[in-house]
Amino acid sequence: MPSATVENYVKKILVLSLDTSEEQVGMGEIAKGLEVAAGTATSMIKTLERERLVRYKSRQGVTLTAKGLKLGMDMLRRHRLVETFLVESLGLDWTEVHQEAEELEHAISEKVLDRLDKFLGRPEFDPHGDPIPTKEGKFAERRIRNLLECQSKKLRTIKLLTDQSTDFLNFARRKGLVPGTSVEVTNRDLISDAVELRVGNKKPFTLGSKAAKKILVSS
Amino acid sequence: MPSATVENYVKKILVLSLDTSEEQVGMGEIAKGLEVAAGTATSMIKTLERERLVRYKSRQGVTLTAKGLKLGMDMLRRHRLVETFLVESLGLDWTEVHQEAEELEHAISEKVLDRLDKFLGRPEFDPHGDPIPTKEGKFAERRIRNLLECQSKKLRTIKLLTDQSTDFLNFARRKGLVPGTSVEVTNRDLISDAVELRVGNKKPFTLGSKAAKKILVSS
DNA sequence: GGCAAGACTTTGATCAATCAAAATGAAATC
DNA sequence: GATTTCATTTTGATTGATCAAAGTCTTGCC
Ligand SMILES: [Mn+2]
Ligand SMILES: [Mn+2]
Ligand SMILES: [Mn+2]
Ligand SMILES: [Mn+2]
Repeated sequence: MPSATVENYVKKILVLSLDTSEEQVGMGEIAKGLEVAAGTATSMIKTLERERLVRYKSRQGVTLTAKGLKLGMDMLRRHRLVETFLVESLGLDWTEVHQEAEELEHAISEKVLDRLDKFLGRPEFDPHGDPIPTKEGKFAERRIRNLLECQSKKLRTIKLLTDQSTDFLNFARRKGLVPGTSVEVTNRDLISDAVELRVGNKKPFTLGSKAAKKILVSS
Repeated sequence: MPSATVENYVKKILVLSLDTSEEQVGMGEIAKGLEVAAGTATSMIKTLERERLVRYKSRQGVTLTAKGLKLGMDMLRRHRLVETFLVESLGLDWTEVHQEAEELEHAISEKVLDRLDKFLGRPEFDPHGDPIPTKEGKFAERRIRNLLECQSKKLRTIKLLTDQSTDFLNFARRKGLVPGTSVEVTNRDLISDAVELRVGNKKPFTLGSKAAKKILVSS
């Protein structure tokens, strides 16, 4: 029964708090993330508070309640399962499914979602490498680090790209940096602000620290 | 860019005009069909007129323009393809997919719809036996008649149930009267207002004319 | 022809979501 | 401590969709 708008706000608050690993999410981030005017976010947050989905301290920020967290996780599950379906079953490109899922996530019933989950073989990760919460609202946390933090020269598997803009995803694909691929950090030079890495058997290339930080791998 | 509401109105006008085979659709039917107050329908129809989706003669009725017909056919395509997917791929029951499709039809992009169509093997009929319009907005018309009109004692195939309420669909299933099944009219007695029919090899049973009229078969 | 009934339209209001612009508060700078 | 700046909140307005209730046609009936 929450509106699509309410669902979008709660999901955004959840991903912002996961991304920044901070409890409180600022009004500015929310407004920016959802591309609405600042005042719109403030007024909507008050609505969420009335629904007991968030706690709100004026001029400080917003945190999800247990109820809000549950809804947020459910939305993440919807969104990521839908993305997985679009890529795995319908063959859409992983760079373009986000927008589609942004709409479909609100239109899909619990029942259809469960069937879809089963149909897809209960996947644990979406096409971008993000974990898909279970029906109970939990996801298995992984020991994961970004390419800049990798010390030893072992093979690692790309798990997640934190910048999911179409431009970055296309760049990543050109370089072969897609989730599931093995990479090795062949050189790491903090002074030059870059890492050198090899994807598969291809010749190594260098990535700036900004980009390297966006690519998460499992050890 | 039409809102879900606009899409629902246009679709309803189209199915009403197909069902009653009349050009003009009355305001009352629309309001009733969409479960809104009469005044709501009137005001919404004026919006559709402004968008050039319908022609509207006050106190007479509404007809779709070419633009409206195109949108209506597109919605029918969306709705019926989604229903087909839910039954064929996810294994939902054909008695329960209508509500699901009612939401999903508004959330699915042209691109995803095309992929879905391909994925399903370009089906021509939905689980209820209704024809699925092509991308070009046409459907193959069939020579089809209801069970009450059947004269000769030949085998016929059930194509469509015009009453798609859950109750009627459940009744139909109990009797084996599902699209694709063969039936034979074993006796027809207009005075007793009933037809006797046999489904497969089971013992014949009698159906009142009201119910018989709701079951369409191909000759 | 006149009138009652039913269908339809108009009116006035509400609710959710939004914006622009004005007001306010808190933090950082002087 | 006073001031400036920037984030946030408040205010006032708009838009789409809806309802209830009041007003107006049209039609068929006497
Ligand atoms: Mn969304
Ligand atoms: Mn994703
Ligand atoms: Mn619908
Ligand atoms: Mn159907």
